[in-house]
Amino acid sequence: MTASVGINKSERAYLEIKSKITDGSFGPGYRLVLGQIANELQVSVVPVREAIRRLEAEGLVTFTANVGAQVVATDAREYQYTMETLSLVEGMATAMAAPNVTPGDLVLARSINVEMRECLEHFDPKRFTELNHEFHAVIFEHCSNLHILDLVHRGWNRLATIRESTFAFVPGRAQRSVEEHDHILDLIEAKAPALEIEIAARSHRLATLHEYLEYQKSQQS
Amino acid sequence: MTASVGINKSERAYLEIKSKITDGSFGPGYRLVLGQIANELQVSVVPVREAIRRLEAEGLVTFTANVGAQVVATDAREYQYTMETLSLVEGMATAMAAPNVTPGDLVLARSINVEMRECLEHFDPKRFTELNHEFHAVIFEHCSNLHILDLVHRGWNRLATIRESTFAFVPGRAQRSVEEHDHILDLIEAKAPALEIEIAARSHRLATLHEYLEYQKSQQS
DNA sequence: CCTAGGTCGATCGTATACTATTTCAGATAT
DNA sequence: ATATCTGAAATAGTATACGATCGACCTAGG
Repeated sequence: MTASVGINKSERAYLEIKSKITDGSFGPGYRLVLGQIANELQVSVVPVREAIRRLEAEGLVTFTANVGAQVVATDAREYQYTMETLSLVEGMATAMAAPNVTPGDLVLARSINVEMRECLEHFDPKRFTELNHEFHAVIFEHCSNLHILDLVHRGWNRLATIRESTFAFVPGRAQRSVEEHDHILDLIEAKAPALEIEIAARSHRLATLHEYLEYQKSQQS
Repeated sequence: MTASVGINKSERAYLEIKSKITDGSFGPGYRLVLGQIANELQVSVVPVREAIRRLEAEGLVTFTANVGAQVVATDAREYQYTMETLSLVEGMATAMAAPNVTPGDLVLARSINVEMRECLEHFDPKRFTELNHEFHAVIFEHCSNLHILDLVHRGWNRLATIRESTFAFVPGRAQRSVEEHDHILDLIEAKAPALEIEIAARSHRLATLHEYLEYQKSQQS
């Protein structure tokens, strides 16, 4: 009853492994061996196994029967799938949330966006990414459909595991991003039609993807 | 190497429990007790536990720490969430699939739709539901984004567990449904813009939901 | 009569031990 | 030289056993 702030060992294992994936300790393709991880975490294999199956369900690792799990390979195609999916669900979540967004939320969102602009000047990409998540969360957390909201969370979750490793910045994208944020807030404030808000939020995310793909292509040639 | 066509016990338990949920043996709210199910399936609790956690990840059961799992309560709200989510992902999947749909697929889809019309005359709702799934699958299976396709499968999956139990037919809906099917096929054949196809497919599903909600309201008063 | 606290049974959570499967190295045959 | 077989090591899969936790009931005190 002292140190064990956590809940149960399965949960702890889950969080532990997940953070090792997101921070890059377990890179793409890394093989997750039950016994090995169990030793590191000082628990038996049973909770570890459960944690890994959970990560599988979330798409962070792939699992093969009688062989084991490995961290999902985050190639460009995976990145594209994830961004497209997130654009879809986040767009809808934003649109569904719009009627429930309070004036206070809008003020908060705008202030976050101001801080993001400051990050651009100081060139603080890590903080920028955090704020970006906060910004969108302020809005989409009001989404009334809990299933869709869950999918949004999973999308961000997955993105966090990918971004750190491979997918860096596209020059100028951040600047345009904050401008699009303001536009989305304007639409919400003006109580624009749901579909218009949805398309705006969707395009906002897809723009990041497309600019990334363009940039990659230009670098290759 | 004889009878055990299945893979491993965990997988068998998963399929077994899932089918019992979908066919109604384990109705909404039914409490899934590890030991009890383990006995029925003649396995130990470990694979059963894993199977249940998997079902939890798919949203078919809810799980509470140290208490256990129970079949998710499929109230009207859940139904609405599921249908809205499916309308979203299926709409996009249909639009993304459209360019990859071959003339042969269109012929097949139209023939399925013809058979659905026949079901209307003979009043064969079970077969109608099957064909409905087939119809949509012929199209959305060509969706190039595997994440979105996976979400579509999960949505249908979930719907299967709900529909059987509570949510019956709305008079006249089936008739309109097959007409909308033809419209969607027309759009695909005419190579309509992706957004147009998406909205059509989305509306098609949402119409089922809205007519259901209307019908419920009218029955109450 | 109502509430606080304690006991007990049911069930979950996890460790340990054993079994099944896969994989790879090395040997043998073609 | 290549292919196939054989066996051992590594690791996943499962069973059993025990400890931990929760919820219901029951008792004591107000």
